[in-house]
Parts: sequence; structure tokens; C-alpha cells
Amino acid sequence: MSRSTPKSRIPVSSRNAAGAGRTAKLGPAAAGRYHHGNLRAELVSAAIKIVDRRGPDGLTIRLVAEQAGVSHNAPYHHFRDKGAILEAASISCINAMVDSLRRRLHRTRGNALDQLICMGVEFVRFAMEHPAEFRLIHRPELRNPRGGCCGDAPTSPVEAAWSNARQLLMEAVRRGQQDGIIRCGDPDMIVLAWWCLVNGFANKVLNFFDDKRCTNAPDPLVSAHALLEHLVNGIRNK
Amino acid sequence: MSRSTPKSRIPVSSRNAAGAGRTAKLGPAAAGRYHHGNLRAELVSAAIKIVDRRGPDGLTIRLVAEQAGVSHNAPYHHFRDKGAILEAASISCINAMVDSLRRRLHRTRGNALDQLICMGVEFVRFAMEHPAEFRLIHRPELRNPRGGCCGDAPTSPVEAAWSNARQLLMEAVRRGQQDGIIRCGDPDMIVLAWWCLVNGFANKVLNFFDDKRCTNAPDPLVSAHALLEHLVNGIRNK
DNA sequence: CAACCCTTGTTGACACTGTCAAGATAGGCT
DNA sequence: AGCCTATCTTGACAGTGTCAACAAGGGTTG
Repeated sequence: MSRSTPKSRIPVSSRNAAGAGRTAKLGPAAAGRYHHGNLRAELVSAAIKIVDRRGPDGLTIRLVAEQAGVSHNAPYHHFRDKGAILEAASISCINAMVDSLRRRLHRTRGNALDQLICMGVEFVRFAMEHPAEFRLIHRPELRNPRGGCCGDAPTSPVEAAWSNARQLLMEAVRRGQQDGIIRCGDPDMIVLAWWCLVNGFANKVLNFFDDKRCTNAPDPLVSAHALLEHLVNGIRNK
Repeated sequence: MSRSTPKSRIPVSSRNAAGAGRTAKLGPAAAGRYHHGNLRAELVSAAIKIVDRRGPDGLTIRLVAEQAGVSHNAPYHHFRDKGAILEAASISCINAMVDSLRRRLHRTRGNALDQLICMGVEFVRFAMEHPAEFRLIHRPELRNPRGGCCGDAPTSPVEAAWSNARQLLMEAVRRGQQDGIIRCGDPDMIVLAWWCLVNGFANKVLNFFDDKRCTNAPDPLVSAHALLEHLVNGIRNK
């Protein structure tokens, strides 16, 4: 009930992500001006900074505003509510994560299986290097309005950002199947297994994972590699 | 870091003499009696009820107190702060989850591999039937004071509750290895893979999982079964 | 039995949060 | 010029977690 305010006070123009095709100057951020010029983007980056420092739960609209140097209500002209800020920050983080996966993919010389392993390790590394952001992008309260589902209908922006990651993996799996090194079958299922394994492991590393760190596997990335080899052995064409 | 309130007010009686001439209005609530008798347990169950109804974020100390029929500050005599209530509720939920895993295990006739599959499906089922509780028990902000690590030192109560689940799985894996149906190797690693897969899948089902539900796999439990068979094929002794 | 004290409950208060309402300002439009 | 609208401001309010002080009652001790 606490977040049931459909009354949008946001001007329609600012709903379009990243005001494209504007003739405004938006040169240097211009600190002392009444109209900020690029506040929305700055709020998002401020939010990410705060999440990094104090965790997703430590994020406060008023803190974000303060960090951006505006009054505590200025954000409401760019985001409907706190959830919308979280959502925008999440999308930014998801994109960063997908980018790092993609870069890793392009740097990997081996076959599709090697690529799957490398991307998995990269995913875990991202989680370890940006734990707060990793937790942020997995928050269930992010809007995912279960709306357009089957037919590529308009999904939520968060959903769209995630689908980029899925696409990267799907392509790798399909490529592996075409090359004959990954056995046939629903690629969706393989991606799903990859995703669950990697994601579950990253979560575990961030949450309750003292035991592995203490006994024999000093580096979670090594464990991640082993786990992924496990998976890869299962889908390899024999 | 964010929740560092070492100032415990719990057992410290507020021994202040002060004005003895006041007469307070007699117990407004509390079902008649001033001293509840079993408030702590009732607070925990009230908290779980609220989490079920409004999600972990919807839980409020004042709501918990109201649901239990006491004043908004009564919980502070049983829990240090809100986090402690969450923690107690989590432990209760984790125990419930472990119990259902154990029951499922005892009802399974097959070998260790079958048991691992059945427990995995059961885990996903628990997540689907109690999504709020499932999310609750995975909250990273639950106390896990990274303290006693290697030598079975006193860990957090939450950690202890989780370790029961791990023990169930470890036993199954070891049994399978003794029976020769699970290949040799670090059982820890196998449990880890099982855990990551099942946990990641359950998370995915609860969060962003419209696609599978719409295309070809109507029931997530079927997908879970397929995934677990995948895993089991990887660890089977050949 | 009375005196006492500790645990458990109560009310009151405070700072902080998300959000609404209404006023102020600036840049672009007619 | 004068106005329009998006943007930013101050002000207010209900909820929240938590601290402080006070009250009731059961148990312990004389």
C-alpha cells in the first residue's frame, strides 16, 4: 500500500530515457545554476555512489538529492518515487555488468565453452567487486510488471536490460551448437543452467560464504571456474 | 556497518526511582493481562505473518507489536532492534524449510541421486509457496558476523540454521559416494553446485521468470527437475 | 507477611524518511 | 514584450526506528 500513488507528477518529456535530440546546451554541469541541466543523470550516478557506500538499503532520496546538490524534492521531477530511482540505478548497473561480460567475451580466444566459462567467472568477479550494485540489480522490488510476456511485448526497462545479458549467453550457446561442441537441445535450458549456477554462486559468495574461503579454496573465482567446468562438461558434445 | 548499535537496552532494567505519585491508565491492550507471558514467540510468528502478507520490506516493528496486541515499544524488550526481529523470523523460516527438505528426504525411496533431485524440487516448491519467506531468509543484511570461521567457532544463529540444510545435503552426497553411485571428489563441491543451481533457479523463478513460464515449461517444478537431472548426470559415477 | 528488585510492559518524544502541495525561477515560445 | 511550462525550492505531514522515563507484577529475600 505504501507505494500506490499512480498520480504522476512527472512531466512527460522526462519520461523518455536520456533526453535525446535536445537542443539545450548542457555543457559543463554548471554548479550554481537554478536549472541543473543534467540532473537526472547526475541523480542516477549519485544513487549508485550511495549504494556502493551504504548498500541498497542505505539509499535515501534526500541523500541522493544532497549528493547532487539539489533540494530534497528535486528528484521528484525526474522520478516518480524512490523505486524509480532504484530502477534507473539498477538499469545502469545491469548495463555496466553486461558490458563487462561482453568485453570479456570479445577478449576470449577459445570456443563457446571457454567463453561460457570466462563470462561466468567475469560475472562472479563483477559481483565481488561491486557487491552493493550486484545486490541492487537483484532486488525483487524492481518493477517487473509481468505484462508483455510471450510475444516480445513491451516489458519493463529492467527486464529489457536483463535480456541483453541473456542474449549474450544464448548467442554463445547457439554458436557452440553450430560448431558441434555443445550438444543439441534447448539452448534456453543451457543458458538457464549457466545462469542459475553462476548467479547462485555469486549470491553465496556475497552472503554466507566463509567456509569455502577458509578451508581449501582461497579464491572464489577459482571455485567459480571449477563449478563452470562442471557445467561445461555436462553440456559438451561427446 | 549500517546497523551497528552496540548499545543494548534489553536486560538493562531502567532503574530510575523518580516520581512515584503517577497512576498510569491500566493495560489498554495485551488481551487483559499486563504481562503477556509468551510475547517473544508471538512476535516472531506475527512477523512471519506480516512478511507473508506484505513482503520483507513491509515489516514494521509497530505493525508487529500491533499484531501481537502490545505497545509499539514492547518488542524492544525481546529484540535489540528491527534486524533482530528479522533475524528471529528468518531462523524460524529456515528451520521450516529444512524440515520440509528432511521430510521429503525421508519420503524418497530411491538412491542418493534421486534424493538430491527430490530435495531440490522441494526447495523450489518451498520458494514458490512461501515467496516472501524465501526472500526473507536470503536477506544479506541478516547478521552473519564473519566471526568464527574455520574451527566451528560460534557462528551466528542464522548461520547455524543454514548449516543444518547443508548437512542434509552433505550426508546424501557422502552416502551416494559410499554406495558408488556418485563419483569421488570433494563432496563440498557437489553440494555447492547443487545449492547454487537450486538457489539460483528459485531466485529466478521468483524474480524475472516470465519467459519460461510462457514458452514451453508451464511448471517451474518441471524445469527444476530437468535442471537437477542435468546436475545429477554430471556427478554420477560412470 | 512486607520490602524490594528485576523483568516486562507502557507512554512520550525525537530525528529521519517518503511524499504531497504550493511558490519561485528560467529558458523558450508566441 | 508577455506568457508557458519544466524545473527547482521551501514547507508540511504521516510513518518509522529508537531512546528515555515510568508503571505493573512476579519472584526473592528479610
